[in-house]
Amino acid sequence: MDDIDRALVRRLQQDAGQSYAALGTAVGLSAGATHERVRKLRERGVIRRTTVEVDPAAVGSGVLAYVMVDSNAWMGESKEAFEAIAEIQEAHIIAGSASVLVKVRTATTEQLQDVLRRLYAVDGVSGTHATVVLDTFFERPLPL
Amino acid sequence: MDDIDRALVRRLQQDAGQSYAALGTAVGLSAGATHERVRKLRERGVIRRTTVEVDPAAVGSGVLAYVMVDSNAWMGESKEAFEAIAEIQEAHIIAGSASVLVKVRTATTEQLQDVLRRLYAVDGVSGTHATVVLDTFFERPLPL
DNA sequence: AGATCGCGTGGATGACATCGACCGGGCGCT
DNA sequence: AGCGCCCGGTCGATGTCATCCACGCGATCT
Repeated sequence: MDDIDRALVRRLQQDAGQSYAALGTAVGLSAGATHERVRKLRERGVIRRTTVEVDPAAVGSGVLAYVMVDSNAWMGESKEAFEAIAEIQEAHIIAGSASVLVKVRTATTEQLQDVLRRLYAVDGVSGTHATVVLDTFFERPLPL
Repeated sequence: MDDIDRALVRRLQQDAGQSYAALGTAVGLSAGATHERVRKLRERGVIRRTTVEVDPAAVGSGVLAYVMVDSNAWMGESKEAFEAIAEIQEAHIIAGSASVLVKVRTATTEQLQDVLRRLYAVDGVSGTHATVVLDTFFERPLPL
């Protein structure tokens, strides 16, 4: 993981569709060597996958909210229960009073309410506190 | 934006590297037609860009925290101030008592503390409340 | 009915990923 | 120090793929 690897990852984050030749020129390597480096980055798990970034509003998920989930039991084994709710984009165990923090995207606030209802139905959940996002300044890739 | 478009986006989210031929076979189209559909999805902004998903821990951002930022002024014009802090991955205006919610990734908790210090230095910021993530259940693409 | 347009197919072509042969410099071993 | 090994690079060949074009079909509007 040297400077060249970091430069490659940074450029791939911006555009994963460019040719290995272009990528190689940018970092001062041949296409073959570039290909080999990127292959190893994938192999090591530094690059998890190549994907497309989608506009949430364009696919019917214009409402974004973060929900603090309070519980009266250990939630460490409840991964599947949260995964089963399709509208949940992220779920994290957190330090502090609530025990789980989830990121939810829905089309409408009515659907958000329905997600909260389903969250209450999860074993051990004793309460929720939803924070609705009014405007997103930015969402950007990891710094390197 | 019909069922085929949704299927294309879903498959591209999982693997943006596959060939248009494979993609086309999966949805029942020729490579040419598939290419044209994806081109239009990009043009319309449904697909914002193609990128790689990176393991945060592998690039020195093993600590994740969400920070509620309280303020005593209107924060709607402070986008640049938050953008200037590289460790901030997302920044949102929120409804509720705090006025901005940011997602922060750092290598260590010391660096997290430094980010909080820099947040205090932003005009109008009157307080912060950081929630440290202990374990991430999952982070996944948008549902379709 | 006829013209038009959006959306598809199939084939040609040039670019690109991918692989293999080869090379050189750093490093440990004797 | 000299030797050999291995990692990581260049270069060139080859098959696959993206990309473009000519054309066909059906729905819509006049």
